[in-house]
Amino acid sequence: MAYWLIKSEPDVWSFEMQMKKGAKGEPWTGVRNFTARANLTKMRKGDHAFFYHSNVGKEIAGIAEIVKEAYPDPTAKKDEPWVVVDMRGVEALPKPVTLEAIKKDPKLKDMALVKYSRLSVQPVTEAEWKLVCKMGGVKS
DNA sequence: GCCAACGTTGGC
DNA sequence: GCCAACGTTGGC
Repeated sequence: MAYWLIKSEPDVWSFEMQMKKGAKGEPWTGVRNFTARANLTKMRKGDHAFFYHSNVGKEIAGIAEIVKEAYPDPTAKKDEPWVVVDMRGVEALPKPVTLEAIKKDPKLKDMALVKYSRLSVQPVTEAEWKLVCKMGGVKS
């Protein structure tokens, strides 16, 4: 299983809204960046992703799961190459992990979230995943 | 609201 | 194919 991190402004699409969509999930639309798109296409059904709230909150709010692999983005214009995956909310972190906390931890300073702060779909290593889960009060 | 970082576009 | 200009993102 691979791990990812996806970013959303909670004013536009929050983790709470994601959870309300239930098990069927919801297309993750609006990615308009080639690096992010490349990551989207690498996602496999069952992979997990951190749901990060950018701008407002600046924290990892929960965990999502890919329920459908990449297919053409229905919100893209004709002939544009963008794709989406379907994502469902799995669980909220009992203790959301803030960007500040991630920056403070030397083991997390290489996270893409810190180094490539503008990338909206990023890979997460297994070590990073486990540590952030621990910090967030998630057991697994 | 500012600004740094960085991706994209377009002129040459 | 380089690079300047421009637009967007996102932290502060």
